[in-house]
Amino acid sequence: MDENKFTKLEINRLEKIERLRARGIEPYPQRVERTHTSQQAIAALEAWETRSGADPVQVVVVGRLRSMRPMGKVIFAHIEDGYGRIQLFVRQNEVGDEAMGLLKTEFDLGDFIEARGELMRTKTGEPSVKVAEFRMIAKAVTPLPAAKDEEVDGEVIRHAGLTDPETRYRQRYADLAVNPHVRRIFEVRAATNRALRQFFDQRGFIEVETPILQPIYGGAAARPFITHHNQLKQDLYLRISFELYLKRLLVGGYEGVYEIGRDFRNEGVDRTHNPEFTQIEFYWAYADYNKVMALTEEMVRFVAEQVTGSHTLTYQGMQIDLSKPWARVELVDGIHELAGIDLEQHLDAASLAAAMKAKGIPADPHQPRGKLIDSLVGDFLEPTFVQPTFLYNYPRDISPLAKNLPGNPDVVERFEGFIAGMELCNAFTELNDPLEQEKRFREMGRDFSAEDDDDYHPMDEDYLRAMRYGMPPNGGFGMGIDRFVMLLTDQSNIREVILFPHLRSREGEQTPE
RNA sequence: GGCCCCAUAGCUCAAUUUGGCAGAGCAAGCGACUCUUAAUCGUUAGGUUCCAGGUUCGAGUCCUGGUGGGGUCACCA
Repeated sequence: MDENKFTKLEINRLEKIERLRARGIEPYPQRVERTHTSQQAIAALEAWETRSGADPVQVVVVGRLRSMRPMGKVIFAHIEDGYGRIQLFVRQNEVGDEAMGLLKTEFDLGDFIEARGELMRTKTGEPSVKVAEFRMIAKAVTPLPAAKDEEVDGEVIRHAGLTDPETRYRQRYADLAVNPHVRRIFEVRAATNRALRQFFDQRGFIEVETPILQPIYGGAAARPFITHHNQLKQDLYLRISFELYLKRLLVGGYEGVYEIGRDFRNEGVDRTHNPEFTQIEFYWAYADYNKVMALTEEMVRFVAEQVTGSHTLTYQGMQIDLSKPWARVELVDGIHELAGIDLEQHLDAASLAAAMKAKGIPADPHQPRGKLIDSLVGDFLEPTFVQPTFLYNYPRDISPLAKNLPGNPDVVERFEGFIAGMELCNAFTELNDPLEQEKRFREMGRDFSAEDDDDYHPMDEDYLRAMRYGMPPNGGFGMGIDRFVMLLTDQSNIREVILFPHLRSREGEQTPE
């Protein structure tokens, strides 16, 4: 064994493993026989206490050693399992001199242990297992980074735990092992997915799975990751959205489809963007964006109530009320009011850029009008939408998959939902006219002529073919689940809600990504 | 990618105005203690100060480059 890669603390523990084996004790046994979780044991003790005269309850509990307080011939220890923690009360005259010696010399914080004994309360009233027998079930070689725990009013306070963000993300297993609040975030995340599925299943939507490896990517304006299939000798793209595949399914006859899954975008990484992120998209036949808005209000409130038990939440000090109908702001009005620019007076990019510059707002005149409007939304409107708000009726040129507002060729029936100044979702009345769709694609430069361009998007001929078979009118919706979970857990960094966020690889070190 | 900040023991952090013996708490080793709660007490050990150069009699500290992280801007239908 190459001991150079181990720290002195680890070598010390490796020696304990050798000493245990020398005594015929296997520190990594095959099987354990737990009778009670920590939670069940405490419940069993409480039940026993209501029955006078009954024999004490015998239990076998297992878990990770989280604290040890040796007091000579007695040791108090806490073990932690997936359901909580329970105290072990070990007395030398119960377990014997030899076992007591082993516990003191060969067991460390972080080891997994199995303990058999009867349930009791110590003098201070703490539920405990009076240990008759115990054994190592998995030795920890590397010490856990946390120092010590203090329990105050049932809350476990961790002193000087693991806080360095880089180590926490790279070694999430250690982060989870020592930081219960981190475990809690991912429980909330799981509950969010569960609630979303429940919400849509109850309404007759069918959950589907569509390709992640796609020969043609689309449905969003983002740069893709490229990969390659060796045998087919074919480049493939990791999807940037589910949209075009999900809408094909409406052509196939489903009235409501949804997918929860991963999207991949080859773009900048910051506190609200991870290269892979989780989305929910749904498409709803015979609905329009008004119906989607109503369903969104219902959905967000339902999920929040399921997950947090409340229809209000606090995000970075902001009180958010999800119980009322969301504010509705038409984009033109919002820009007029908050940026002081009347979009109807500036129907081309050059005019709008000039108006922005006149107001001292930096504007690149080469950008399309829609992008200029988008930047106005981001700078002037988005931060003000603290309470849930729908911003609706977007410029057509940045929304090639959305249907026009009747009578207005420049505006589409699209909305974005905002909470706490953060964009949460994006939805529209979906364009279902195949000839109009093809025209829009061509307007976006989606043909094979511009392959060198950053904005190059391949034309998806099969999607157009699907639409030509007849696509019912429908409303569609997409929401980043990571950002939604950030809201529900009051986290300001997306990495806090992704178990293994992407980090740059370190020199000479392989990360499991 | 630009700019700003950070990197010291297993963990959390110190180390005086450009510089003068690299320290503490917890964790670890040894010892005491049969109802503890961050148990307590005594004691011992623990360092490539992220990496590579440079300035200086002398660098954790100052300079240059790099690596990684955090923030911010750009990007982001």
